[in-house]
Amino acid sequence: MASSSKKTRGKQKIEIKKIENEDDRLISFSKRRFGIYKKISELSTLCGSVTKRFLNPNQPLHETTDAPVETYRKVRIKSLVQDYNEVHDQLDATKEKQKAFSLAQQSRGSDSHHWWKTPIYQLNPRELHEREKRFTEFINLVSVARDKKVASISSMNDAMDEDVAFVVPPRYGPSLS
Amino acid sequence: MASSSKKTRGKQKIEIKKIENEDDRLISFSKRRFGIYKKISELSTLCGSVTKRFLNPNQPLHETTDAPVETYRKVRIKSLVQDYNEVHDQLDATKEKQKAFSLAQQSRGSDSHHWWKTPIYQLNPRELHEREKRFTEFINLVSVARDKKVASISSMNDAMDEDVAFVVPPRYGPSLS
DNA sequence: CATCCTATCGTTAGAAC
DNA sequence: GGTTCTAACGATAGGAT
Repeated sequence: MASSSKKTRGKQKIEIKKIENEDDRLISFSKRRFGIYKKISELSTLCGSVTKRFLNPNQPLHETTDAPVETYRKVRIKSLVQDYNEVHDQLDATKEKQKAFSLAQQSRGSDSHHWWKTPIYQLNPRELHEREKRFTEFINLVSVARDKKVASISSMNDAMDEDVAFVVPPRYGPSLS
Repeated sequence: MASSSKKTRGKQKIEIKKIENEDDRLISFSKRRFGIYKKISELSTLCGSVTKRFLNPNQPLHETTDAPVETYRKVRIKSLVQDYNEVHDQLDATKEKQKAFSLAQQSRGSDSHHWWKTPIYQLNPRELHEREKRFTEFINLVSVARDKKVASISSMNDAMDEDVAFVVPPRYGPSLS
C-alpha cells in the first residue's frame, strides 16, 4: 500500500502547450477529439431546440416570446462581427479553411486546386452554378454533431486530418443502446 | 457526518436527453458550451500543427513524409463525402446553417433575407463579387478556436444562439496568464 | 442573474496487454 | 497498432450567495 502498490499513476496533470512527441500528440489528439465529439453530441441532445423556428422562416415571430430573443441575438451578432474584424489578423485560421475547402474540391474532380478562388466574373453561368453548389455542399458539411445515422463515420480514428475531422464529427450516440 | 452534513450533492448523474426545464437547459447549455470551447482550445494548443504545410500550398510535398499522409487523407475525404451523401436526410442540420448564414447577412444590410439563395445568374458582376466576399467572411467565421486576441469574445455568455456561438467560439486561453 | 462552491461524475494520461 | 485498465484530473449539477 506504499508508493508502488498502485497499478498506474492515473491521469497526470499536463501543461497546455504543444505536445512535442508525435506519438503522444497523436494519441492525445484522438482521445480528446472523441471527447469533444461526445460533448458536442451531448449538448446537442440536451439543449438542441432553439433552431425550431428556422423550420419555417416565413412564419412571423411570436412577438412576446421570440422578439426579445431575436433582438438580443442581433446585438450579439453585431458585436460578434466587430470582434471578428478585430481579430482579422488570425490568418492561420484561414489556412484551415482552405484545407476544408479542398474537401469539396477533391470530392469532385481535380480541375483547379483552388477553384473557389477563381474570380467569379470569369465564370460562365453554368460554372457559377457549379460553384454555388460546391459552396452549399461545404456548408452542409460544416455541421455540429447531429443525432442521425452517421454512425458509420465514427469508425474513423486516424489522426492526420484534424480540420477535416472537425467538419463532420463522427457520430457519438449516448442512447444508441 | 451523516447524510445531511454535506454541503451539496455534488454533480449528479443525468440522462442524456433533452432538458425540459428551460432554466436548467439554459444553465446547462452555458456551462457545457464553455467546457467545449475550452476543450477545443486546448486541443488546438496541444495538437494544432498539421496545417503547417498549408501555409505554402504551392510547395511540393516532402515525398517520404507527407505523401502517405496525403494519400490516406484523400481516401478519408472520399469516404467522408460518401457518408455525407448517405446522411443527406439530416435536413435539420441545414437549418442551422441558414441561421449561421443570416449572420453574414445581418452584418451588412437587410436587403434580402436569404441573399445567398438568389440565383447567381441574376446577379451582376458587382453583386457577385459582393456575394463572394460574404461567403469568404462566413468561411472565415467558421473556425475552430485559435489562440489569438479573441479574448473579447469570451464575454459573450448568452444562451440563445447555439449555432452562431459555434461559429466563433469565445476565446479561452490556457496560457493567458 | 452572474459567480462561487463542492461533491460527484466523466475524461484522460500513462501504462499494460 | 489498437484495446483495456487505473487513478488522478477536470468538468459540472445542484445549490448557495
